[in-house]
Amino acid sequence: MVEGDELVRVLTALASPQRLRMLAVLAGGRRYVSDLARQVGLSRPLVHAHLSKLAAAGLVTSETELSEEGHAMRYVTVTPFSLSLTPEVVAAAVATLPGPDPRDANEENKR
Amino acid sequence: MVEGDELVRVLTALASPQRLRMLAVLAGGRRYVSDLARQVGLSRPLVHAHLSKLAAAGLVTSETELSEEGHAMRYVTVTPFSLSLTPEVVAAAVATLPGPDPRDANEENKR
DNA sequence: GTGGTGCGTAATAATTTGTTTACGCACGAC
DNA sequence: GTCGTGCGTAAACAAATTATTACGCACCAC
Repeated sequence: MVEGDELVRVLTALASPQRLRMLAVLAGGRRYVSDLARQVGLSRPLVHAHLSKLAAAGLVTSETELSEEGHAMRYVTVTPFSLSLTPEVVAAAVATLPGPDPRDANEENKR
Repeated sequence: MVEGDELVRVLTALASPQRLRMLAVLAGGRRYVSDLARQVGLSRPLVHAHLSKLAAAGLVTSETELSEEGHAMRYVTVTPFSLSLTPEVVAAAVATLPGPDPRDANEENKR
């Protein structure tokens, strides 16, 4: 079972066409940041910001390597994930969310 | 297979703790709008706005009924959904997204 | 009439997210 | 030295989302 805050993080990370595009590119194999930026047509700082969200959600990882030319290249890799969502899963995850508890309503409104 | 824009709509709708809470409440059975608002502790217009997003994503439906007291009651029901997400599913959905196509990078960057 | 319940919508404000520009570092090739 | 490649970050700005307040409609009970 997934924790509520983790679920929110993952869903939020995925709820962006730009980030989905980035994941799609990376699903075909790891890329270094500048290449990824060129691929998806975004500026480097923007890719940086998006990657930060994907990483925080655990959807990508990155490692820095030295290229033959002496460049510090930051390679980004998709972390394999499998997320199954149903209303029941949502309800269970929400139960672990910090914050306001649902208020008990009387049962007579339930039909 | 899910269409890209539909996926974005669903993920965006779910990427909100408030809306997840609403879904969790509704997963336990349908509620009318004011009751739902009280349950999640939000103002009615706000619930309205959130419901609009959930409905646009096909995650809830609503119907208006007349109560015994003559009130027009708007009942909201969760639409059963099952969403399975993996990097491959994302990539396939992204391929159907309108907008900038991924640019072909030469293969030499791929290691 | 007042007060309670329900409903939808508009306008406005506040907050969050997204994006660009700019700065500066590194290395190697010329 | 300049120019090309790579990198991270900050600041400023724009856009989008979220939330509140207000308005007005309906019905019923008293």
